[in-house]
Order: sequence, then structure tokens, then C-alpha cells
Amino acid sequence: MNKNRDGLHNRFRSHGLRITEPRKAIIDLLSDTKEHLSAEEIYMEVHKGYPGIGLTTVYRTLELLEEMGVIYRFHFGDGRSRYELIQSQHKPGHHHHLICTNCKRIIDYDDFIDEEVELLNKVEKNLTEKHDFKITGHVIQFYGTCSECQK
Amino acid sequence: MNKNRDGLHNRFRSHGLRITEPRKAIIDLLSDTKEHLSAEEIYMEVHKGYPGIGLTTVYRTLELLEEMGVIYRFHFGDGRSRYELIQSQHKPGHHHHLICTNCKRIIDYDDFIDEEVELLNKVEKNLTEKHDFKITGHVIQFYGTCSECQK
DNA sequence: AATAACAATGATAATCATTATCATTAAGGA
DNA sequence: TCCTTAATGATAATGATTATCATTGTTATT
Repeated sequence: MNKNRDGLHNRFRSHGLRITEPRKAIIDLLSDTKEHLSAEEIYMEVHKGYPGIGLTTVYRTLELLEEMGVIYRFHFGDGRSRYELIQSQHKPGHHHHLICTNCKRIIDYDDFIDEEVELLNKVEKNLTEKHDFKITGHVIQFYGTCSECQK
Repeated sequence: MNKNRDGLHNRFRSHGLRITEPRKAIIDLLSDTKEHLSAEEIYMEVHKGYPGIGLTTVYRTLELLEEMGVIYRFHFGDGRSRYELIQSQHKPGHHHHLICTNCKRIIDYDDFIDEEVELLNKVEKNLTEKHDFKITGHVIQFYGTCSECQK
């Protein structure tokens, strides 16, 4: 029924991990949203369908999924972590955001991706050599004021 | 004696703000370090010279300096805010970091800055038009493993 | 120099997100 | 179905940051 969820069954099983209702619910939710939800927001949303799921479990599941490399955890500066499912069709490790410093809205953008990727690869290669630093991912964030908040 | 501090006198005075020992100490410390210190670390360090300065004042001063645009506040994912004085000789709003996901070490890099700046200007212009988003700054962070942690 | 007006401070308590604890529950293979 | 053990949820604990408030220190004015 759900691609993201189904594809994880094997990875869970091979590590002795179990597929449970809370985990399914959280993966499905992250799979269906384009937003960068916080733990609290995920809890609230998941709670609608499964009132039994506690906040602790949400945190634990998110920690697990992050360790497994299934989701990314971001820090945008609003004091809470925010999460995003890594969609296989997207370039993993590439995260480009516009962040409104006023209303905290976060916009994903795909403009100039090609050129950016090209330059970034170059930079990555250079940094790897110069600093002996093994790069696994990057984040580019533009801060400013969104159209709404400019009024 | 200290360029960064002296240049701020006017900005303080023009807003009815006072230059006090704690503020001088904090600005001087940030001015002398290349690291991205946390509030706690700043407190500990400043405390050596001025044992009377409290943690609350450190937080308050950092908040003030951030609002004045004197320092930047970063969130690297280690659960605490980290601060950096905006050096006038550097391009303000440009922050390029290598972050070791293992030991949390943060390395500033200057490689490929020119090319990056060029592309970023292009991207910024494009994003401003497409999303009607007024960009004031950006952060580029590469995540990975530093040379020490690769062993 | 004295004083009024108020910015700044520091100790403390409060808040908010996240993590640890622990007894109970429930996956999933035998 | 039963058994082993991973997973859960309620609760308390933690750690960073912020709010409160009485006190202190500066500055402008007299």
C-alpha cells in the first residue's frame, strides 16, 4: 500500500527490529507530508488515528529512523528538531531551504539544482582533499523574508 | 585597543544602550576566538576574568548582540546555540562550515569561496524573483567525518 | 555633588524540548 | 499457542534557554 513503508520491512527485519503500529503510522505520515514536521507535530497528527501512541515513542522512533538513515533531522533555529523522510527519487544528502526568519515558514526549492550540484561536487572534492574530511551530505539554507511577511 | 569593540560604541550609544564590563568582556572574547562558542562556554571563559558575571547576563548580551546584527547565532545540531562575531572584513551573511557528525568539530572553510559566491548570487536572484523571497543571508554546511574520526 | 530616571545585573524560578527509567505489553518465530 | 525479547507508554529527570524581580550602576539634570 505504501512504498516507503514496504521497502523498509527488510531493513527492519534484518536488524531484529519489529514493524509496529506506531512505526508504521509515523513512516506513513512522513511519507505523505511535504512539510518538515517536529516531534510534537508528528505526535499530534499520529495521535488522531492512534490515540494510544505516546510522545516518547515518537521521539524513539524518530531517533531510530535517523540512525537507520531513513529520515533527516534538521535544525532551523526555532528550538526544535524537524524531520524529513528521505525520498529515494531525490538526491539523498541534498537539502535546499528558504527559511523565513519572521514566520519560520520553510520552503524547499529546486531552482538551479543542476548548477549547484555541479559546483557542490567540485567543492566537496576539494574539501575532501584539503581537509581530509569525508563528506556525507550538505545543507544550504537561505534566510530572509517570505512574500507574506514582506507586507 | 580592540577594533570590534570600539566600533560598537556609537551603535550602543545611539540606541540608549550602555557599554558595560560584561558586554565588553563578551565582545572581546568573541573577537579573539575563531571557534563557535556556546553560551555556556562563553560564560565559563568570561567568568575567569570577571567572576561576577552571571550566565543570565551572558544569554541576555548574546540576544542583544544578535538583534543588533553584531553576531550570528548558529544551530549545528548539538543542542545548543553557538555564536560568531561578524567580522567586518568578511562578507557578512556568508557562512561555510564543515561539521563532523562524530566529534561535532566545526571547521570554517574558505575554499572555492569566489565561485560559490558567484553561484549563490545567481541563485539568490533567481529565488528572489520566483518565490518573492527577500534573502538576507545563507548558511552552507557540509556534514561528514573529520580526519581524526576517520581513524 | 546630589538626585531622579532607568538600563543592566544576578539569583532564582519557570519553561520547553528531549532523554532516561522501568514496569507492562505485544511482535513474530518456534 | 507459547516464549523470548523488542517495543511501548507513563513518569520523572535533564539540559538549555527564558522570565521574574529586587538590587545595583550609569547617565543626564539640577
